[in-house]
Amino acid sequence: MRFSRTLIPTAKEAPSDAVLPSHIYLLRAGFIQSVGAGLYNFLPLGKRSLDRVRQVVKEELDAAGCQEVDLAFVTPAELWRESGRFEKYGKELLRFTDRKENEFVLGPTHEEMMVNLVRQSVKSYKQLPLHLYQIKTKFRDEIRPRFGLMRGREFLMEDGYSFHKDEEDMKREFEHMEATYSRIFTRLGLDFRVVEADSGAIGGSGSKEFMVLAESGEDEIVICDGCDYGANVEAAVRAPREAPSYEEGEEPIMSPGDFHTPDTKTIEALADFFHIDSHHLIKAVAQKARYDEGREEIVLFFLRGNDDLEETKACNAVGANELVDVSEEELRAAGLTPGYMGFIGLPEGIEYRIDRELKGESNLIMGANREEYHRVGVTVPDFGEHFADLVTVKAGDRCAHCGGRLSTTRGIEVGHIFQLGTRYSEPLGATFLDENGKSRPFVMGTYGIGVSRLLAAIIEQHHDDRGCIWTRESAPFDLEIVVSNIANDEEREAAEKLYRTLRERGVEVLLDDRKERFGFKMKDFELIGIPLGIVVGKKLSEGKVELIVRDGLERMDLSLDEAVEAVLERV
RNA sequence: CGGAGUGUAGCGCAGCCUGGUAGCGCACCUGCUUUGGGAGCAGGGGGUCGAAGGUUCGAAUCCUUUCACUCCGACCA
Repeated sequence: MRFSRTLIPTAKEAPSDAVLPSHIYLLRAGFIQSVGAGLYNFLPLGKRSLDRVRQVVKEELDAAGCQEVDLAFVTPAELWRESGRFEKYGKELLRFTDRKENEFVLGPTHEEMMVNLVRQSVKSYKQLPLHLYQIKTKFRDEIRPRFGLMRGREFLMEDGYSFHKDEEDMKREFEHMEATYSRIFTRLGLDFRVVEADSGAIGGSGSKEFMVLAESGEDEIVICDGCDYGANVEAAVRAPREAPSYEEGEEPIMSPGDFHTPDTKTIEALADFFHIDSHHLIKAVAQKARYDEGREEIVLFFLRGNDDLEETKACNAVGANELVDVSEEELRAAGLTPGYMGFIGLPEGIEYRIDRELKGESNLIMGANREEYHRVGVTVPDFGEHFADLVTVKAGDRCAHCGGRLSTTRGIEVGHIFQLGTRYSEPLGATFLDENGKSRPFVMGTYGIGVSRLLAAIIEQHHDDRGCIWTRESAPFDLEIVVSNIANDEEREAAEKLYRTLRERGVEVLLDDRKERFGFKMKDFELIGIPLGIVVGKKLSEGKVELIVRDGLERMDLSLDEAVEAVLERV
C-alpha cells in the first residue's frame, strides 16, 4: 500500500488523558481513534493488525478442531432470564427495547446463545464432543473504561464453548485449550504466564488465566520461584504461615481471660499494648455483603493481624455478589462493638467467616465484643463451615506446592479458560441422550481471548521511547520502504521496483511515497513500528539501500538484491 | 457508587481571578526555497468558548442547573 493514499493520521502529541504506552502510541501512530468512553474506531493500520491477530487465533483454533460460527450480537432478554443472568449480571449488561417493547441485550458473552444453539441441534452423545467459537464484538457497560484498548466497553473477543458427555472429556479439552492458547500467544511474540484463577461464584472445578507480564497490568499475580505455580492474587494459595521465631523462654504465654484495653481499636495499637507480634492477634474486617434482589447483610471476616483480607475470596466465602464498606453506625446498630469484635460471643444472627489458617491455633488475642476489652489466650475451636480461605497472599510467603518463595508481579489478562460443568446446560435444559438412552445435561467448558486487548498487550510489552515495535504476526505490514527524497527520480524508481518485487513475493509492504523530508518519515516509521524498514536514499549512488530492524534499530547496507533476500528471510 | 478535576480550532494549551472585538504551538491549505532525522519564509482557512438558564449596556470570564470526559478510591474496625 502507498502511504500517500492511506489514512494514517500520525500525531506528535497524544491526548493528555492517555497514560499507557499502548494507548499513547496506538493513538499517535493512527491505529485507533477515540469516539467516547471506552469506544474506539479502528483506522486502516489498526484494522490490519487486528485482522492479523484474529487470523492467528483462527488458524490455531481451527487446527485444534474448533469450528467458527457467528451468533447474533443482539440477543433476546428471554434467554438471559432463563439462565438467571438477566438480573444477576448487573449494570454491565446493556439492555434495551425495540419498537414493539420487546427486551434485548447486547451480548457481553454468549453462553446463553451458544447453549440455545446447541440444545436445538445436538441430541446424541454421538455428536460430542463439540467446540464452537466466534470472534466477535462484545459490549460490556464497564463502570470505568480506561487505558485505551485495554479496558473498553466495546471490544473484540474470541469466545469458545465446548460440549461434552462427561467431566473427563471436558477436562481433556480444557488441557487441549491450555496448549492451544499457549501456542497462540507464543506465535504473537508475547511473554506470558498461565495462572490459576478465581472460579468465582459460578463454581466449576477450575479456571486458568493467561497473563501477559507487564507493569501496567490490572491484575496482580503470584508466582513461585521454585516450581511453575502461578495464580491470580484472587485465587492464590500459600503454605500456612509460621509463627515468628522466639528466643528460648521468650514465647508469649497467655493466661485466658478478658483484658481491659482502652484505645486499642487498631491492630497496631493492640500489638503495642501487649508488646506482641501481630501474628498472634485476630483482626475483624467488617463488610456489607450484597446479594440478589438488593438483600444486604453485615458479615465479619476474622484473620491474623498480619494478614490482609482478599476481597474476591471473601466474597466467594459468603456467596455474595459484592462486598461494600460498612459504617461504624451500622455496626453499632447491629449490636456490634467496632474495634473490639471477636467471633466468640457475637450477637445472634451475625454472619462471619474465619480464615482457615487459624483453625486449631491457640494463644491468640481478639476482641471480646465488649467496649474496651480484648480476650486473651484464645484457642480457635472447630467452627466447621465458618472456615474459609480469606487471606491475600503476599511476596515472601511460601509456596503450598514446593515450599519455594512466592513473589508478585502484574499481568494483563488476555485469555481465560474455564471448566464450566452444567452451570448453563442444566437451567437452560440443554440435554443429550447418552449410550443408555438416558437424558443428561451437557458438560461444558468455556474459553475466551481478548483479541483487541491483545493489541494493547503486545505494545505494552513491545515498545521503546520512539513508538510501537510490532511482533512479526501482529504487524500491520511486514515492511515499510522509505523513499528519502521523493523528488529524486532514481530513488523513487528504485523504491517502486523493490515495492513491486517484494509484493510479488507475498510480502505486505507499505511504501512511504509522501512528499515529506527524510526525518519526518523516519519518525513515522519508528512510531508506527513496522518490524522491517528499507531506506532508499543517498547510498543508492553506490547501489546500496539500508535495511533497518525496528526492534533495536539495527541498520545494514545492502545491495537491492541482497535487501530483497534479507527481507524474505525475515518475514 | 464516593471524592477530586477538566471542558476554549483536529491535537496540546493560554485567556477566566479583576466582564469590554477569542489567542498561541502543532496539524491543515497556497506559493517559493529546502530534501539523511519531525525544515524556512510569506500568505490563508477553521470556533454557536460542552449545553441550558440567569445577572449585566455588555459574559469564554460572574451565578444556577445540566451533560460529557478524566483521575483517585472502593479494603485491615
